Amino acid sequence: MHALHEAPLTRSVEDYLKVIYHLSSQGGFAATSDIAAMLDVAPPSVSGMVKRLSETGLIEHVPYRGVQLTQQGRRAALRMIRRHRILETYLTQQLGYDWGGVHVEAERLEHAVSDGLIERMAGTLGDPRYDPHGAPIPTAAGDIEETELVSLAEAPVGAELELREVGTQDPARLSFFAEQGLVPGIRLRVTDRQPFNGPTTVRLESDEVRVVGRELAQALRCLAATK
Amino acid sequence: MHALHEAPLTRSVEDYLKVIYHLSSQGGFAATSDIAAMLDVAPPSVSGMVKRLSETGLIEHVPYRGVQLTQQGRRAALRMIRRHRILETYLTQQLGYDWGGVHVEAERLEHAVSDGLIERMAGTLGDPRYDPHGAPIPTAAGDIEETELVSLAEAPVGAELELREVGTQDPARLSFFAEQGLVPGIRLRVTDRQPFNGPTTVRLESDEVRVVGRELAQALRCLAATK
DNA sequence: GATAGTTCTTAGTATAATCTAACTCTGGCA
DNA sequence: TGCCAGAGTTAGATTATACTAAGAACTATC
Repeated sequence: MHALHEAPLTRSVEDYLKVIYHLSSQGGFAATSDIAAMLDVAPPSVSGMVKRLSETGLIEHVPYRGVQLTQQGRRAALRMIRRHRILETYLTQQLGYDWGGVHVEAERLEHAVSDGLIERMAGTLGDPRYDPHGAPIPTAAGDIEETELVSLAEAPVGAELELREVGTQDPARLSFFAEQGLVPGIRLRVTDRQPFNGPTTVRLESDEVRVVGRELAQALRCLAATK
Repeated sequence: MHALHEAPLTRSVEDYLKVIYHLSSQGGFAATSDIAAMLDVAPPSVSGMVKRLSETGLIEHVPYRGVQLTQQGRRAALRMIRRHRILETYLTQQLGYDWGGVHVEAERLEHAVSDGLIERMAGTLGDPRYDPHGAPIPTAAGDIEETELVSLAEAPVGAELELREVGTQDPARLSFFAEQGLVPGIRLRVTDRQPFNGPTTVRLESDEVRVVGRELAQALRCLAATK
């Protein structure tokens, strides 16, 4: 099934696969310009890399349409995402990193650590299933939990929700969420939403009330609360 | 004193500086072919890199003689050595790495970790002064302890010694030393040495006797034992 | 102190990744 | 339904690092 000698991927290739995974995870194609924006490179650099990646069989490229991961590319991308999320969890729990700073450090390390070290870290942590932001950690075998989540910006007024995942990496937003007590695991009820893309109001279990603007509410991904 | 924008060094440059430090630490010049051998690259690659490094002011190059670090190069090299040794210590103490496997992992990580993470690790460990092999860890400020050590192969018969540092990175040798109880900190007495580069015999505090061949004895660096 | 051998350097090539400039699709709108 | 703006691609240059092949400079020996 596996190629006997899977050539080790370069850092750049690993980064491309990761962003292609994120951009195409909702089923579609990842566009050249979106990949370029996410990696902060010029579009022609993406075209060049895309050519090589499709020659190596990691992605499929439909010219002028976009790219998708092959099975092999998806496996490699999920391996990187596992590394990243294990690292974030380890740095947070064992080395006192906060919610905000951890992403950048994990980004630096994810290309360098060995699989062995990742599994040691995972073991130390008791094989965590979610990272500090609530995102699911793929297994070493390459499986990832896929749960249908609703963003707080879309949830109907009256809904009882569990906040599952905070979908941003921006340290400023993250520390704002932390201050507000909006962290994965909490329960909340949508009590109001202003029209015209206005803010959503929620009541926490503690009966505290939070008013969340649309942009931030979109980053808060929730599940219908279990009774 | 410092350049305002010290350009970040590439991985390769960091590796070159590290081996040049090791090769020239006994005061002399590092030879092109020795650098090439340590980095497992061809000699012309070294000549090329040496040219660039001396243009950037990290080393001084005397053609056909060799290279030495400048103050700036030495600072950068010691920073890498600190990272490496902190990583080895952390991986050993916190993640269950053994004496043998730790070097390779530290080598991968030393280029990727941030200074902040290194200092967090150092803090967690209580600012260790020696790595698991007994080598001194440079301070964050760039100072390194320099102790005159004698290799076991040179120590006179009758000497009372403290084993301070095990100077090899080869996992097989390291695990052999570990089996023999020849680890930093132990005391021993040289009881015999065979002529013609023959083995050295030592008696440990436990009264156990070890016979160490010349090659291995050279890697065991000792201090005259304090009473 | 000439020469043989080793060591070092120069020259020229290759690969991965990037860029800018210029050209070519594609799809929406007048 | 044809055109044009924006998105995508190709072309060509640049940088870092490596390689092989070939020439230059020390050094050790006779």
